[in-house]
Amino acid sequence: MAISERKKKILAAVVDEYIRTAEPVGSKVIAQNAGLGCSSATIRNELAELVNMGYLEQPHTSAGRVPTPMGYRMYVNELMEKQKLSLEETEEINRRLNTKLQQLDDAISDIGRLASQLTDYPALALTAQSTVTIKRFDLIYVDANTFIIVVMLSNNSVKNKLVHLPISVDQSMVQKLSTLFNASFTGIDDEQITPLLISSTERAADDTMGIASVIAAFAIEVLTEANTPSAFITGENRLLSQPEYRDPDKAHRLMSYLSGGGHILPAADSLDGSEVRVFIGPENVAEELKDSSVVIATYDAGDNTKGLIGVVGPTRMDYSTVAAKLGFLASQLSKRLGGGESPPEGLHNKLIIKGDDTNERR
Amino acid sequence: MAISERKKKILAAVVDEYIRTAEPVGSKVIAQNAGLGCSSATIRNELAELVNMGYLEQPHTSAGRVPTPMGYRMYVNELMEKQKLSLEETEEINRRLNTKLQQLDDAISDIGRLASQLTDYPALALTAQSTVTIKRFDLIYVDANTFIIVVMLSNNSVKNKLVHLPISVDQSMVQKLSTLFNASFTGIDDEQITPLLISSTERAADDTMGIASVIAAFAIEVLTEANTPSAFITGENRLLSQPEYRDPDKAHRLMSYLSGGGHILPAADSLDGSEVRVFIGPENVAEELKDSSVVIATYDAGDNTKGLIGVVGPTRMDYSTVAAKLGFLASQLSKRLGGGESPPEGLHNKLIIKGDDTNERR
DNA sequence: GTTGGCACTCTTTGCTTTCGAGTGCTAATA
DNA sequence: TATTAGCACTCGAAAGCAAAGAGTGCCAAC
Repeated sequence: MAISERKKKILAAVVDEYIRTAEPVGSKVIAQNAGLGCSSATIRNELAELVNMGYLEQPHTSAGRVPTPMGYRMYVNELMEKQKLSLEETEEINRRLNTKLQQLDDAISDIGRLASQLTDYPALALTAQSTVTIKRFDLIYVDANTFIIVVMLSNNSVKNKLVHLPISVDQSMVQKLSTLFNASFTGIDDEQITPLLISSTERAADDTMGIASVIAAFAIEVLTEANTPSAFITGENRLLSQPEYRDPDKAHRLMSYLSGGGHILPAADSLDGSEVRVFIGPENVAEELKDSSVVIATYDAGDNTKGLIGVVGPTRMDYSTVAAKLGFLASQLSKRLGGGESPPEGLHNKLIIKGDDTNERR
Repeated sequence: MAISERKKKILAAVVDEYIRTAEPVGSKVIAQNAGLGCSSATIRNELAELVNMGYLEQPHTSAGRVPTPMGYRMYVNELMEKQKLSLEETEEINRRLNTKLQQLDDAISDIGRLASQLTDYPALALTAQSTVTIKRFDLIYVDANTFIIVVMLSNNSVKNKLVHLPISVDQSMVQKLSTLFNASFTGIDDEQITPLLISSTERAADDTMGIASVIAAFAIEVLTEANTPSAFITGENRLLSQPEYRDPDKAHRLMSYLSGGGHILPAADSLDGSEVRVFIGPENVAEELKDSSVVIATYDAGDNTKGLIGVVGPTRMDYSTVAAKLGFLASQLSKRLGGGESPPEGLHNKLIIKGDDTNERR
């Protein structure tokens, strides 16, 4: 059975109203607000059919209607008006992105925080699996017992480590190792760092003290970390302001799940399109999210790396606003991070700095 | 009026029981459990006096007794038996510290996470203001438009930044700047990096393109960040499992306050003694904490840097266990970070690595 | 197809009653 | 003098109940 235009309008009105008030919506308010010239009795007939069709449901026989996940799905796909952000809003986001990105290159946790603040829902930020390689290797000799490893990755982030040795190493050895590593450890991924490669490097450097293996271990660590999806959740506490999580047990369950980290990754395997995606209630694979909704947007962080930002909330989520904000945020991130060569806005009056003094955590 | 031995025992029994059950404690259970051979009527008389003295209170005329903050204070100061951690517990903590510290040098957020997991309360971790200076400066030439700044700090952490220039710089210039900065920007704090110093460095390097000021800006940024107290909160959601935060509004208020970050810093100005400190309910300066308790322990992170770990919970907190765990955790951290030269346990069979590939976030 | 009207349903709210845990007090006891 | 048994009393929590109200479903009329 096809859904008539009027039914669509009514359904949209129900969803809008329910999103606003969190109360089951009665026929009367729709008759008044939706502005289609018919009485509440007519609306009642239509509502009854919408219930039959599975778009709405009643908490109990004599209450207003509440959208089902299927109703929300219809709303998201066809009915909701695509929100346009106001100029102030886009400027606000850009302004805050500037201050963030100026300092941090891959500050995904800060991006999550921003998303959470913008939408007032808990937000998650994660990076997808990617194939980062080492672009450049440097060892800095500090003193006879100390040197610094500096590794520049293909995604232009730089990692370092201070190594303190219980033995003495002279500067020429450090120099030699630096050259050797730069020659044989660049452009490869972590799987290609084999014991064989390490031992041959050791031999080439006359390294009898296992220094090369320490450096190699760091290389593996850095590559593994850069290639491992990492997830952050921020603003879990915002859940508590939503009436559907007034039950502390329910809230606790979901929050524990969220702080657990990357469990949402199952949703991330389909990180392709750049549009905003919505997962409504039971559409989520994770059991804990079956009665919540997730909105995600992906961005291109350059060098084959995809990033994802998303927010979690009740199925009665303000999809329209959230989708608009996340979409804009993601597009801005793509523009700033993805292009690679194009300088981020707001910095062109100064030397361009692509900074990285921070590694994300797990 | 002095408090008799028996009153102390009774008070201790009330607090213990209340901590366990979260229910007002009646005279009967004390008579049975506390094991001092007297009847419930005697207990009742004593309880009435304890109420008069301010150690206990009654939610209503005909309910059991609940400790007042003053009662908890007495309990913490004199009555509670100092918990000794079991061997398994200390080993568990050490084991987890090993895996943390192996990877991260100043991973205060991970330490907070650990504290939260150990105690099952929200935890905060922060570093105090300290005076870190730059120990060493290196510039790595990457290509004509790119170089890396590597800064080693007096606390042995290393920070870096990739700088991408819209203009060409040749290797000798980078080299020259590196030497100059190493000579004049080390051993000073951020206040001493004056425009005068920058411009004189610029002149000395024949730098007409403002590269020196970019480098100096990074130096200031790094020093400022290293010297600024930073705070992390983890495990806020654990609040929700405590009955006193079943009211979502109350929980939300406290959690928002906590996620706000370093507001707890007022408590941190007294970072002196290394013992464990307890702030009970109204003893907290922050309004939002007036009916919660905070237990903190400080550790010495070396190079004049003090760190702090703490947990937040209801006044009905398991002070004994929490204090024991935090105290042990802090002492282990002091041992591992503070000594500076003494190698962390569990690594002595390998080359000693003092790693830092991560900067904490704000 | 639409609408007004009306009986019906089911939750919410407020009130009253009951129940029970725990107290405070008094008088008896060691 | 300190302790104890006993008992009346208090007060909150839980249960039961009635009234109110929102909203529906359906029917007859338009």
